[in-house]
Amino acid sequence: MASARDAEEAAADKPAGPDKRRMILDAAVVAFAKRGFHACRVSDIADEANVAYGLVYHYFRSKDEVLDTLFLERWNVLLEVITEIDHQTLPARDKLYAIASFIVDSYRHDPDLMKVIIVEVTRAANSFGRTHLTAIREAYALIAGIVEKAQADGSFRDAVTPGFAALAFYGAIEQVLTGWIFDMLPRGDEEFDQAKAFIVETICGGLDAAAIHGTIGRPPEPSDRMGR
Amino acid sequence: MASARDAEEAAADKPAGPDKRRMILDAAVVAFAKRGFHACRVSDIADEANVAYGLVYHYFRSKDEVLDTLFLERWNVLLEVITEIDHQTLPARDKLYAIASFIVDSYRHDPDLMKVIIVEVTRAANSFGRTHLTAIREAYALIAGIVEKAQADGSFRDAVTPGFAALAFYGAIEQVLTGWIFDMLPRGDEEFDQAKAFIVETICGGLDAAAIHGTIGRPPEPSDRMGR
Amino acid sequence: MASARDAEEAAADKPAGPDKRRMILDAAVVAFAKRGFHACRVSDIADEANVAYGLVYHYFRSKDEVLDTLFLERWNVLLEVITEIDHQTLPARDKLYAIASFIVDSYRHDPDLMKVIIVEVTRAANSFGRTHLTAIREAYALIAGIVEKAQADGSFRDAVTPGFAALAFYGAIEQVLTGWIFDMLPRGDEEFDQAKAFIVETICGGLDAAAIHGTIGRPPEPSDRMGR
Amino acid sequence: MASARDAEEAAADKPAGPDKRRMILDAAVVAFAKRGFHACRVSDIADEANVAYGLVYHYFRSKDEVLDTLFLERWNVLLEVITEIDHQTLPARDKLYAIASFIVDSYRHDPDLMKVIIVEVTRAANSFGRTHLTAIREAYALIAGIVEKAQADGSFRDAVTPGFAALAFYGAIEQVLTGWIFDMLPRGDEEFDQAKAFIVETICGGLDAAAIHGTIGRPPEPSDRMGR
DNA sequence: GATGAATGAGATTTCATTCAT
DNA sequence: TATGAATGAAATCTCATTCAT
Repeated sequence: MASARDAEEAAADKPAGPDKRRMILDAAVVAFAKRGFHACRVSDIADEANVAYGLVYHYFRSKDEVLDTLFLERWNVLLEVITEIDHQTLPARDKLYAIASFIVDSYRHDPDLMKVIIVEVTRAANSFGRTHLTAIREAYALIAGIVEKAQADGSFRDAVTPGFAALAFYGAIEQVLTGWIFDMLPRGDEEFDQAKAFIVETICGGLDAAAIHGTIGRPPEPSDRMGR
Repeated sequence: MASARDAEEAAADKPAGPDKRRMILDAAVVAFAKRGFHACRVSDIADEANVAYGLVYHYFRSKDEVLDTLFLERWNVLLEVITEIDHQTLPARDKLYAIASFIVDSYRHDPDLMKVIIVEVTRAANSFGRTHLTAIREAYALIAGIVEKAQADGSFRDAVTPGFAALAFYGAIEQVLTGWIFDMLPRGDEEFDQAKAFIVETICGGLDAAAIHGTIGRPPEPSDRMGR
Repeated sequence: MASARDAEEAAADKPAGPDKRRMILDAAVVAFAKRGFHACRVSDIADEANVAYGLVYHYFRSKDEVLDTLFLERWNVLLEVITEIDHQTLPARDKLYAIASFIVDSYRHDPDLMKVIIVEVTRAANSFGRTHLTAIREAYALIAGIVEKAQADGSFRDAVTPGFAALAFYGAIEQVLTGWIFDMLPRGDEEFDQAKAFIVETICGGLDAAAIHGTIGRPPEPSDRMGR
Repeated sequence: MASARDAEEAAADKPAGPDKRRMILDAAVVAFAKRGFHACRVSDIADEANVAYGLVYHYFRSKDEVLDTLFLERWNVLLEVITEIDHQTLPARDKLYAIASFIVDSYRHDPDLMKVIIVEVTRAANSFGRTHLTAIREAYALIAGIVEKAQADGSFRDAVTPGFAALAFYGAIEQVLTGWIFDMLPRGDEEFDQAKAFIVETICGGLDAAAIHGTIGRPPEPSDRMGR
């Protein structure tokens, strides 16, 4: 959140002088976003931050730790926000909207940061995400909780399990962000707001025009599968 | 598809002896799935294939080309299948089901292959995916086409654009596969079939219990966003 | 031993072409002797061997392994020789002489190699020697065995334990080699042969002129000790 | 020596407050003994001394200088002690005993300090010892002087040169200390005292049981040498 | 004196790729 | 086609030393 830093500084009673650690972290966002975590050398971070090479290692044990720090710092904010949203008395749909809105606005506010989080951690479960699978799962669980309660109070159908609903919801958001990140989708204030609405509309409203939700049809097996 | 290989061989009029190129490709799937593309050395592929180090470079220009080949080979099958499905006369919902089914079954049939395609290419848009963005986009476009026609004939509501619908649909599938790949979701024949149904149900049926689809509510802005 | 390599090659039935592994090993001796193990970069070895940087790592897992290999290769020869000597029917004194002679001649034959073994391993028990303490101890044990048998048959006095005798004997040899290595002692064929004799004479004959070995006198405690 | 410090302080007319320089020096002994000079970072010294990082550089020009200071401080004590011992009217054998005793007791009193001196300087002639070769040689020379005079007055045989005798004597001591330092020899008051006696007994008494010291026999050349 | 953040040169190691056979 | 030795560029991380306060 925007005030996290001020709080830290107030607590430490430090003057608002240049916080090199912060500078490195911020520079890392830019550097990682520009070249990708793997292709980004530690010297790129240092250059971007205008500090000496070694200072990165003064504050962080490794290049990995920089990304770890970056990710956790922000992901925890997300978890807190989702929790907060969940605690409000709102229709489940509005809660989901609020979450989508928060994430989309986060991207609008700092695309580089979100790019790094999504591309280098969340979607890179094989390398980095693995370390943070627990943290990522927590987000799913919180969303699933919202769905579950909505199903319990009857405002959501229980055609799918809460876990699946959460997966689908988060998957849609991530896909949309990915679309922006890689220039597959047009960006802009209008697009951002529309996206929030569309995501929720798709997941909650469904695509079907039929007002009455029928049972799940099972069409004939299609031709084979991808594997050899 | 299962017959792809036979076709190839017939075309080349080769005896069914050990096709080293094929062995390398298959070994690469295993090796990439096991260690991830980056951590996987060319020697790992050669070892897994039981061929000499240098032979990999006889058949492929680079390590990248191995993955490229692997991906395109299979992704094209997907594109063909989606096209085929689209050409059938089926309700849009059934078409989506068929697509989800095909992808899920592909995972069931060869989890390593799908892991590599999803984790190392599709979700790694920053490194590898970039090269294949066009191919990936094609799949979206095909799905969007299905939605578009359904909206035109009135079977799908037009609350969201076809592009968004496609993104959400594919995002849900990918997220579910990711769940299996990283042991966040239980696997099994039952789970696979349930997943197909749930994905379609979520995207088409929507979560809302309300039969009449209302307008999109816009809840009060939530607290800030993730960025600093 | 001189014929070790020929044997290897004969066994492998290889032509006497340039054995790069061997070249690296030999170059390492020169490089380590010149700059010391720590100050010597892997590139120094490669340069000295006239091979590419990476080839060192093709044959050895690490710079350490190069020294390990070097040391063990030769130390095992020493152990074998001591064993052989011990098996001969010779007076103990002659056995010790043979050992001293072997070591001194080894230095005469390849001063660089012995410098590396002594300076970088044997006398560097804190870093490298630690790994090879067992091997080093084996040499002590063999020497102690010679002394022990001599004490048993009455040819050696048992004023000191065999272990101590071995330590003193080996310590004297090492010190002499160190003297040559660091230019504290004149080198030359005469000096080498004299050294062999002196070492044995000192350890076996003792410095005392008194023919009758008395008991150990205990003089008054001297002033304190070095520590603070 | 124990009184060295008091003398220093008296000279500087300082209060007995915590002498940071001294603390650093003492901490360095512990740190060097624990990790070895090379592996020991300057920060390890500072941590051990509970002083700030930079203070080490306030008192010493470099990490090397810390070890230099440490070594010279103590080695000079040794040289003085040997000189003192030499000036006493004692049989040469007793003088050697006194020297061995002093060194062994120094180890008993402060094993860490002696470990550093022996392992990091005296036995590390390639790196550190080189700087202190002169100082080390001085000790040899003093011992050699004792032997020489003993040979002149007839109490020592002149079968070996005084230089050699000194080398053998010091080599034996160093080897024994090394044995203790690396747990190859049992430690304990009894062992320490026995060691003193044994060292002198070996070097002065010799191992041979034969009372009459014969000429140096020259056994047949043993098999080759270690080098390739 | 005292502090510890800041600097940056340097070394090991990895591994994709090439090439001679 | 097949082999695997040979090449060398690159990147991380360490840590002695400096310096501003």
